[in-house]
Amino acid sequence: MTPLPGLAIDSLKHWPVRFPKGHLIFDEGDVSDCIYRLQRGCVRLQVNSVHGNRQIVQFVLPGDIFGLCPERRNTAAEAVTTVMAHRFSLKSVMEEGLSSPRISLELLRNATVAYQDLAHHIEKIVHLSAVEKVRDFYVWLDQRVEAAGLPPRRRPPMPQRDIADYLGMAPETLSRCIRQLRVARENEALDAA
Amino acid sequence: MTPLPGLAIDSLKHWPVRFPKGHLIFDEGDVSDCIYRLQRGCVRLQVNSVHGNRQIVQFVLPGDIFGLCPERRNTAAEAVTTVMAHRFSLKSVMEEGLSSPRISLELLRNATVAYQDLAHHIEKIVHLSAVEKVRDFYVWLDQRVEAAGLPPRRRPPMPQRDIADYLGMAPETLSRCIRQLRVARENEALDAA
DNA sequence: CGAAAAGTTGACGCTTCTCAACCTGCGTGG
DNA sequence: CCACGCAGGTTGAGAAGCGTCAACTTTTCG
Repeated sequence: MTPLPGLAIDSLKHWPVRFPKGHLIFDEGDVSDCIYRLQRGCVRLQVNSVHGNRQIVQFVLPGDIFGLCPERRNTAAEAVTTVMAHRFSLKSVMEEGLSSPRISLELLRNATVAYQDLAHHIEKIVHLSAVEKVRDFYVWLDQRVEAAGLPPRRRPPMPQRDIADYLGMAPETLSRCIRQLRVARENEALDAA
Repeated sequence: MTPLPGLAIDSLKHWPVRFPKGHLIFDEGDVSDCIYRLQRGCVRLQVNSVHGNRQIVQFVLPGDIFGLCPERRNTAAEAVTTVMAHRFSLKSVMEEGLSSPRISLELLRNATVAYQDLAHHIEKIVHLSAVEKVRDFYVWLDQRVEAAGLPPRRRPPMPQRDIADYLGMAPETLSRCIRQLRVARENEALDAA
Protein backbone atom coordinates (compact mmCIF):
# COMPACT_ATOMS: atom_id res chain seq x y z
CA MET A 1 0.00 0.00 0.00
CA THR A 2 2.79 2.38 0.82
CA PRO A 3 5.25 2.64 -2.07
CA LEU A 4 7.04 5.47 -0.24
CA PRO A 5 10.65 5.01 0.86
CA GLY A 6 10.93 4.27 4.56
CA LEU A 7 12.21 6.88 6.96
CA ALA A 8 13.56 6.57 10.48
CA ILE A 9 10.75 8.75 11.74
CA ASP A 10 8.20 6.11 10.71
CA SER A 11 9.16 4.13 13.82
CA LEU A 12 7.56 6.83 15.96
CA LYS A 13 3.89 6.69 16.81
CA HIS A 14 1.64 8.42 14.29
CA TRP A 15 -1.97 8.68 13.19
CA PRO A 16 -3.44 8.86 9.70
CA VAL A 17 -5.21 12.11 8.87
CA ARG A 18 -7.16 13.31 5.86
CA PHE A 19 -7.76 16.85 4.61
CA PRO A 20 -10.19 17.89 1.88
CA LYS A 21 -9.03 19.93 -1.09
CA GLY A 22 -8.44 23.55 -0.15
CA HIS A 23 -8.27 22.89 3.58
CA LEU A 24 -6.00 25.11 5.69
CA ILE A 25 -3.88 22.57 7.55
CA PHE A 26 -2.14 25.23 9.60
CA ASP A 27 -1.53 28.94 9.30
CA GLU A 28 1.67 30.91 9.73
CA GLY A 29 2.03 31.84 13.40
CA ASP A 30 -0.13 28.99 14.70
CA VAL A 31 1.19 27.13 17.70
CA SER A 32 2.91 24.01 16.44
CA ASP A 33 2.06 20.69 18.05
CA CYS A 34 2.68 18.12 15.32
CA ILE A 35 4.56 17.36 12.13
CA TYR A 36 3.34 15.47 9.07
CA ARG A 37 4.55 13.05 6.47
CA LEU A 38 2.54 13.21 3.28
CA GLN A 39 1.16 9.93 1.93
CA ARG A 40 -1.11 10.97 -0.92
CA GLY A 41 -1.97 14.21 -2.67
CA CYS A 42 -0.22 17.58 -2.66
CA VAL A 43 0.24 20.35 -0.10
CA ARG A 44 1.46 23.91 -0.66
CA LEU A 45 3.54 25.84 1.87
CA GLN A 46 3.03 29.57 1.52
CA VAL A 47 3.33 32.99 3.10
CA ASN A 48 0.99 35.89 2.60
CA SER A 49 1.86 39.58 2.50
CA VAL A 50 -0.14 42.42 3.98
CA HIS A 51 -1.42 43.30 0.50
CA GLY A 52 -2.99 39.89 0.06
CA ASN A 53 -0.23 38.65 -2.19
CA ARG A 54 0.49 34.99 -1.87
CA GLN A 55 3.90 33.40 -2.33
CA ILE A 56 4.08 29.62 -2.48
CA VAL A 57 7.51 28.49 -1.30
CA GLN A 58 7.23 24.72 -1.56
CA PHE A 59 5.06 22.01 -3.04
CA VAL A 60 4.94 19.01 -0.72
CA LEU A 61 4.62 15.66 -2.53
CA PRO A 62 4.12 12.12 -1.19
CA GLY A 63 7.01 11.01 1.02
CA ASP A 64 7.90 14.56 2.12
CA ILE A 65 7.96 15.69 5.73
CA PHE A 66 6.48 19.09 6.51
CA GLY A 67 5.50 21.21 9.51
CA LEU A 68 8.58 20.78 11.68
CA CYS A 69 8.55 23.94 13.82
CA PRO A 70 9.50 23.98 17.51
CA GLU A 71 7.06 26.73 18.51
CA ARG A 72 5.06 28.46 15.81
CA ARG A 73 4.45 27.66 12.16
CA ASN A 74 6.92 29.42 9.88
CA THR A 75 4.58 29.11 6.88
CA ALA A 76 0.97 28.25 6.16
CA ALA A 77 0.07 24.82 4.73
CA GLU A 78 -2.94 24.21 2.50
CA ALA A 79 -4.20 21.07 0.81
CA VAL A 80 -3.90 21.47 -2.97
CA THR A 81 -5.77 18.21 -3.49
CA THR A 82 -7.45 15.82 -1.12
CA VAL A 83 -4.64 14.82 1.19
CA MET A 84 -3.71 11.71 3.18
CA ALA A 85 -0.90 12.14 5.68
CA HIS A 86 0.64 10.72 8.84
CA ARG A 87 0.60 13.00 11.85
CA PHE A 88 3.37 12.80 14.46
CA SER A 89 2.97 14.51 17.80
CA LEU A 90 5.64 17.16 18.16
CA LYS A 91 6.07 16.26 21.81
CA SER A 92 6.92 12.65 21.06
CA VAL A 93 9.22 13.66 18.22
CA MET A 94 11.13 16.02 20.48
CA GLU A 95 11.33 13.56 23.35
CA GLU A 96 11.93 10.23 21.68
CA GLY A 97 13.22 11.52 18.36
CA LEU A 98 16.07 13.61 19.66
CA SER A 99 17.38 10.68 21.69
CA SER A 100 17.78 8.78 18.44
CA PRO A 101 20.63 10.09 16.29
CA ARG A 102 19.06 8.62 13.17
CA ILE A 103 15.85 10.55 13.60
CA SER A 104 17.38 13.86 14.63
CA LEU A 105 19.79 13.62 11.72
CA GLU A 106 16.91 12.91 9.38
CA LEU A 107 14.94 15.93 10.59
CA LEU A 108 17.96 18.19 10.49
CA ARG A 109 18.80 17.07 7.00
CA ASN A 110 15.24 17.68 5.96
CA ALA A 111 15.41 21.26 7.23
CA THR A 112 18.73 22.09 5.59
CA VAL A 113 17.72 20.61 2.25
CA ALA A 114 14.48 22.61 2.33
CA TYR A 115 16.51 25.76 2.87
CA GLN A 116 18.88 24.84 0.07
CA ASP A 117 16.00 24.19 -2.31
CA LEU A 118 14.44 27.51 -1.43
CA ALA A 119 17.75 29.31 -1.98
CA HIS A 120 18.08 27.85 -5.47
CA HIS A 121 14.44 28.60 -6.13
CA ILE A 122 15.06 32.29 -5.42
CA GLU A 123 18.02 32.25 -7.74
CA LYS A 124 15.86 30.86 -10.52
CA ILE A 125 12.99 33.25 -9.90
CA VAL A 126 15.40 36.16 -10.17
CA HIS A 127 17.66 35.11 -13.02
CA LEU A 128 15.57 32.94 -15.32
CA SER A 129 13.14 34.20 -17.93
CA ALA A 130 9.48 33.24 -17.66
CA VAL A 131 9.71 30.36 -20.16
CA GLU A 132 12.84 28.97 -18.54
CA LYS A 133 11.16 29.03 -15.14
CA VAL A 134 8.18 27.11 -16.47
CA ARG A 135 10.32 24.56 -18.31
CA ASP A 136 12.41 24.08 -15.18
CA PHE A 137 9.31 23.56 -13.06
CA TYR A 138 7.91 20.84 -15.29
CA VAL A 139 11.26 19.06 -15.37
CA TRP A 140 11.31 19.14 -11.57
CA LEU A 141 7.74 17.89 -11.37
CA ASP A 142 8.39 14.99 -13.73
CA GLN A 143 11.45 13.99 -11.73
CA ARG A 144 9.55 14.06 -8.48
CA VAL A 145 6.62 12.12 -9.85
CA GLU A 146 8.91 9.49 -11.29
CA ALA A 147 11.04 9.28 -8.13
CA ALA A 148 7.92 8.73 -6.04
CA GLY A 149 6.99 5.80 -8.27
CA LEU A 150 3.69 7.42 -9.18
CA PRO A 151 2.01 6.95 -12.53
CA PRO A 152 3.23 9.61 -15.00
CA ARG A 153 1.00 12.66 -14.83
CA ARG A 154 -1.40 13.80 -17.47
CA ARG A 155 -1.86 17.10 -15.74
CA PRO A 156 -0.02 18.61 -12.78
CA PRO A 157 -1.81 18.05 -9.45
CA MET A 158 -1.89 21.80 -8.79
CA PRO A 159 -3.83 24.49 -10.68
CA GLN A 160 -1.97 27.00 -12.81
CA ARG A 161 -2.76 29.75 -10.36
CA ASP A 162 -0.65 27.88 -7.76
CA ILE A 163 2.21 27.32 -10.18
CA ALA A 164 2.16 31.02 -11.04
CA ASP A 165 2.30 31.96 -7.35
CA TYR A 166 5.19 29.53 -6.93
CA LEU A 167 7.21 30.84 -9.86
CA GLY A 168 6.46 34.46 -9.08
CA MET A 169 4.66 35.36 -12.29
CA ALA A 170 1.17 36.34 -13.48
CA PRO A 171 -1.23 33.50 -14.42
CA GLU A 172 -1.58 35.02 -17.90
CA THR A 173 2.16 34.88 -18.44
CA LEU A 174 2.26 31.28 -17.25
CA SER A 175 -0.48 30.35 -19.69
CA ARG A 176 1.43 31.95 -22.56
CA CYS A 177 4.65 30.16 -21.58
CA ILE A 178 2.92 26.78 -21.44
CA ARG A 179 1.50 27.41 -24.89
CA GLN A 180 4.91 28.45 -26.19
CA LEU A 181 6.54 25.29 -24.82
CA ARG A 182 3.79 23.12 -26.27
CA VAL A 183 4.24 24.68 -29.71
CA ALA A 184 8.01 24.26 -29.50
CA ARG A 185 7.59 20.61 -28.56
CA GLU A 186 5.21 19.97 -31.46
CA ASN A 187 7.65 21.59 -33.85
CA GLU A 188 10.55 19.41 -32.82
CA ALA A 189 8.29 16.37 -33.05
CA LEU A 190 7.59 17.36 -36.66
CA ASP A 191 11.29 17.90 -37.32
CA ALA A 192 12.02 14.40 -36.05
CA ALA A 193 9.47 12.95 -38.46
CA MET B 1 33.65 42.67 25.36
CA THR B 2 30.72 40.62 24.10
CA PRO B 3 27.55 42.72 23.95
CA LEU B 4 25.79 39.87 22.18
CA PRO B 5 22.83 38.15 23.84
CA GLY B 6 23.78 34.83 25.37
CA LEU B 7 22.67 31.58 23.77
CA ALA B 8 22.49 28.08 25.14
CA ILE B 9 25.00 26.93 22.56
CA ASP B 10 27.66 29.16 24.11
CA SER B 11 28.08 26.59 26.87
CA LEU B 12 29.57 24.19 24.32
CA LYS B 13 33.27 24.24 23.60
CA HIS B 14 34.30 26.64 20.86
CA TRP B 15 37.31 28.41 19.37
CA PRO B 16 37.66 31.94 18.08
CA VAL B 17 38.38 32.24 14.36
CA ARG B 18 39.11 35.17 12.08
CA PHE B 19 38.53 35.51 8.34
CA PRO B 20 39.81 38.34 6.13
CA LYS B 21 37.44 40.32 3.95
CA GLY B 22 36.36 38.34 0.90
CA HIS B 23 37.41 34.97 2.34
CA LEU B 24 35.39 31.90 1.31
CA ILE B 25 34.49 30.37 4.67
CA PHE B 26 32.85 27.35 3.06
CA ASP B 27 31.38 26.51 -0.31
CA GLU B 28 28.07 24.86 -1.18
CA GLY B 29 28.57 21.10 -1.20
CA ASP B 30 31.59 21.11 1.12
CA VAL B 31 31.60 18.49 3.85
CA SER B 32 30.31 20.14 7.01
CA ASP B 33 32.30 19.71 10.21
CA CYS B 34 31.51 22.83 12.25
CA ILE B 35 29.03 25.62 12.84
CA TYR B 36 29.70 29.27 13.63
CA ARG B 37 28.36 32.08 15.73
CA LEU B 38 29.33 35.48 14.37
CA GLN B 39 30.95 37.92 16.79
CA ARG B 40 32.04 40.83 14.59
CA GLY B 41 31.64 41.77 10.94
CA CYS B 42 29.28 40.48 8.28
CA VAL B 43 28.96 37.23 6.33
CA ARG B 44 26.90 36.53 3.21
CA LEU B 45 25.25 33.17 2.50
CA GLN B 46 24.80 32.62 -1.21
CA VAL B 47 24.22 30.16 -4.02
CA ASN B 48 25.64 30.36 -7.51
CA SER B 49 23.99 29.28 -10.74
CA VAL B 50 25.65 27.59 -13.67
CA HIS B 51 25.65 30.89 -15.56
CA GLY B 52 27.75 32.57 -12.88
CA ASN B 53 24.80 34.38 -11.40
CA ARG B 54 25.03 34.89 -7.68
CA GLN B 55 22.07 35.00 -5.32
CA ILE B 56 22.69 36.12 -1.77
CA VAL B 57 20.06 34.57 0.49
CA GLN B 58 21.08 35.89 3.90
CA PHE B 59 23.29 38.48 5.53
CA VAL B 60 24.70 37.12 8.79
CA LEU B 61 25.21 39.79 11.47
CA PRO B 62 26.83 39.60 14.93
CA GLY B 63 25.00 37.20 17.23
CA ASP B 64 23.71 35.02 14.38
CA ILE B 65 24.41 31.31 14.06
CA PHE B 66 25.28 30.00 10.61
CA GLY B 67 26.56 26.84 8.97
CA LEU B 68 24.39 24.22 10.65
CA CYS B 69 24.34 21.37 8.12
CA PRO B 70 24.47 17.68 9.08
CA GLU B 71 26.41 16.56 6.03
CA ARG B 72 27.17 19.07 3.30
CA ARG B 73 26.88 22.85 3.15
CA ASN B 74 23.55 23.96 1.72
CA THR B 75 24.96 27.37 0.74
CA ALA B 76 28.32 29.06 0.40
CA ALA B 77 29.50 31.54 3.06
CA GLU B 78 31.83 34.44 2.34
CA ALA B 79 33.21 37.17 4.60
CA VAL B 80 31.78 40.53 3.55
CA THR B 81 34.08 42.31 5.97
CA THR B 82 36.86 41.09 8.22
CA VAL B 83 35.10 38.57 10.43
CA MET B 84 35.46 37.34 14.00
CA ALA B 85 33.43 34.27 14.88
CA HIS B 86 33.19 31.34 17.29
CA ARG B 87 33.58 27.92 15.76
CA PHE B 88 31.77 24.91 17.24
CA SER B 89 32.71 21.40 16.23
CA LEU B 90 29.73 19.75 14.56
CA LYS B 91 30.56 16.48 16.29
CA SER B 92 30.34 17.98 19.75
CA VAL B 93 27.17 19.86 18.86
CA MET B 94 25.51 16.70 17.64
CA GLU B 95 26.65 14.61 20.59
CA GLU B 96 26.34 16.96 23.53
CA GLY B 97 23.93 19.45 22.02
CA LEU B 98 21.19 17.03 21.13
CA SER B 99 21.16 15.63 24.65
CA SER B 100 20.30 19.10 25.89
CA PRO B 101 16.74 20.12 25.04
CA ARG B 102 17.65 23.80 25.34
CA ILE B 103 20.36 23.58 22.71
CA SER B 104 18.51 21.38 20.26
CA LEU B 105 15.49 23.67 20.54
CA GLU B 106 17.67 26.67 19.91
CA LEU B 107 19.20 25.15 16.79
CA LEU B 108 15.86 23.96 15.50
CA ARG B 109 14.31 27.36 16.08
CA ASN B 110 17.23 28.96 14.29
CA ALA B 111 16.65 26.76 11.23
CA THR B 112 12.91 27.35 11.05
CA VAL B 113 13.24 31.11 11.48
CA ALA B 114 15.86 31.21 8.73
CA TYR B 115 13.41 29.40 6.44
CA GLN B 116 10.62 31.76 7.41
CA ASP B 117 12.77 34.81 6.72
CA LEU B 118 13.76 33.42 3.35
CA ALA B 119 10.13 32.74 2.48
CA HIS B 120 9.15 36.33 3.23
CA HIS B 121 12.19 37.53 1.37
CA ILE B 122 11.00 35.75 -1.77
CA GLU B 123 7.58 37.30 -1.37
CA LYS B 124 9.13 40.75 -1.23
CA ILE B 125 11.46 40.14 -4.17
CA VAL B 126 8.49 39.09 -6.27
CA HIS B 127 5.80 41.54 -5.22
CA LEU B 128 7.58 44.76 -4.23
CA SER B 129 8.83 47.40 -6.63
CA ALA B 130 12.53 48.20 -6.69
CA VAL B 131 12.25 51.27 -4.43
CA GLU B 132 10.11 49.43 -1.92
CA LYS B 133 12.63 46.59 -1.77
CA VAL B 134 15.44 49.02 -1.08
CA ARG B 135 13.50 50.95 1.54
CA ASP B 136 12.52 47.69 3.21
CA PHE B 137 16.14 46.53 3.25
CA TYR B 138 17.42 49.65 4.96
CA VAL B 139 14.66 49.47 7.56
CA TRP B 140 15.67 45.88 8.26
CA LEU B 141 19.33 46.81 8.45
CA ASP B 142 18.69 49.66 10.90
CA GLN B 143 16.60 47.38 13.10
CA ARG B 144 19.28 44.72 13.17
CA VAL B 145 22.06 47.19 13.87
CA GLU B 146 20.07 48.73 16.69
CA ALA B 147 19.02 45.37 18.12
CA ALA B 148 22.65 44.24 18.18
CA GLY B 149 23.55 47.32 20.21
CA LEU B 150 26.02 48.43 17.58
CA PRO B 151 26.75 52.07 16.87
CA PRO B 152 24.34 53.41 14.22
CA ARG B 153 25.77 52.94 10.79
CA ARG B 154 26.98 55.65 8.48
CA ARG B 155 27.22 53.24 5.61
CA PRO B 156 26.02 49.65 5.30
CA PRO B 157 28.75 47.08 6.02
CA MET B 158 28.20 45.45 2.61
CA PRO B 159 28.88 46.94 -0.83
CA GLN B 160 25.96 47.86 -3.09
CA ARG B 161 26.81 45.00 -5.39
CA ASP B 162 26.00 42.59 -2.54
CA ILE B 163 22.77 44.38 -1.68
CA ALA B 164 21.75 44.20 -5.33
CA ASP B 165 22.44 40.47 -5.44
CA TYR B 166 20.41 40.06 -2.26
CA LEU B 167 17.41 42.03 -3.52
CA GLY B 168 17.53 40.50 -6.98
CA MET B 169 18.11 43.66 -8.99
CA ALA B 170 20.83 45.26 -11.11
CA PRO B 171 23.39 47.44 -9.30
CA GLU B 172 22.40 50.37 -11.53
CA THR B 173 18.78 50.09 -10.45
CA LEU B 174 19.81 49.92 -6.81
CA SER B 175 21.89 53.07 -7.20
CA ARG B 176 18.94 54.90 -8.74
CA CYS B 177 16.61 53.78 -5.96
CA ILE B 178 19.00 54.94 -3.24
CA ARG B 179 19.21 58.31 -4.94
CA GLN B 180 15.43 58.46 -5.21
CA LEU B 181 15.00 57.69 -1.51
CA ARG B 182 17.61 60.26 -0.54
CA VAL B 183 15.87 62.96 -2.58
CA ALA B 184 12.51 62.03 -1.07
CA ARG B 185 13.99 62.22 2.41
CA GLU B 186 15.48 65.65 1.77
CA ASN B 187 12.17 66.91 0.46
CA GLU B 188 10.23 65.87 3.52
CA ALA B 189 12.95 67.41 5.68
CA LEU B 190 12.32 70.68 3.83
CA ASP B 191 8.57 70.32 4.25
CA ALA B 192 9.02 69.91 7.98
CA ALA B 193 11.02 73.13 8.13
C1' DC C 1 -28.48 22.40 -16.98
C1' DG C 2 -26.62 26.62 -15.16
C1' DA C 3 -23.37 29.35 -12.66
C1' DA C 4 -18.95 30.07 -10.93
C1' DA C 5 -14.19 29.11 -11.20
C1' DA C 6 -10.22 28.44 -14.05
C1' DG C 7 -7.77 29.25 -18.04
C1' DT C 8 -6.88 31.77 -22.66
C1' DT C 9 -5.92 35.48 -25.71
C1' DG C 10 -5.04 40.27 -27.21
C1' DA C 11 -3.51 45.09 -26.70
C1' DC C 12 -0.96 48.34 -24.20
C1' DG C 13 2.27 50.51 -21.06
C1' DC C 14 5.63 50.66 -17.59
C1' DT C 15 9.28 49.09 -14.78
C1' DT C 16 13.56 47.33 -14.98
C1' DC C 17 17.62 45.42 -17.51
C1' DT C 18 21.38 46.22 -20.56
C1' DC C 19 25.08 48.63 -22.44
C1' DA C 20 28.09 52.36 -22.31
C1' DA C 21 30.50 56.23 -20.59
C1' DC C 22 31.85 58.67 -16.77
C1' DC C 23 32.90 59.85 -11.94
C1' DT C 24 34.94 59.09 -7.27
C1' DG C 25 37.40 57.35 -3.49
C1' DC C 26 41.26 54.87 -2.08
C1' DG C 27 45.45 52.35 -1.98
C1' DT C 28 49.87 51.87 -4.31
C1' DG C 29 54.15 53.04 -6.01
C1' DG C 30 57.31 56.20 -7.95
C1' DC D 1 53.79 64.15 -1.74
C1' DC D 2 51.71 63.55 -5.97
C1' DA D 3 50.31 60.75 -9.90
C1' DC D 4 48.39 56.73 -11.26
C1' DG D 5 45.23 52.79 -11.55
C1' DC D 6 41.53 50.14 -10.18
C1' DA D 7 37.32 48.78 -8.01
C1' DG D 8 33.03 50.45 -6.91
C1' DG D 9 29.49 53.51 -7.83
C1' DT D 10 26.71 56.89 -10.87
C1' DT D 11 24.15 58.52 -14.77
C1' DG D 12 21.95 58.34 -19.39
C1' DA D 13 19.64 56.32 -23.39
C1' DG D 14 17.41 52.59 -25.40
C1' DA D 15 15.06 48.16 -25.62
C1' DA D 16 11.99 44.58 -24.05
C1' DG D 17 9.96 41.37 -21.09
C1' DC D 18 6.34 40.97 -18.32
C1' DG D 19 2.24 42.78 -15.69
C1' DT D 20 -2.26 44.74 -16.10
C1' DC D 21 -6.75 45.12 -17.81
C1' DA D 22 -10.49 43.42 -20.41
C1' DA D 23 -13.12 40.17 -23.02
C1' DC D 24 -13.79 35.61 -24.12
C1' DT D 25 -13.71 30.40 -23.73
C1' DT D 26 -13.50 26.18 -21.26
C1' DT D 27 -14.00 23.32 -17.35
C1' DT D 28 -15.88 22.04 -13.06
C1' DC D 29 -19.30 21.14 -9.82
C1' DG D 30 -23.62 21.47 -7.54
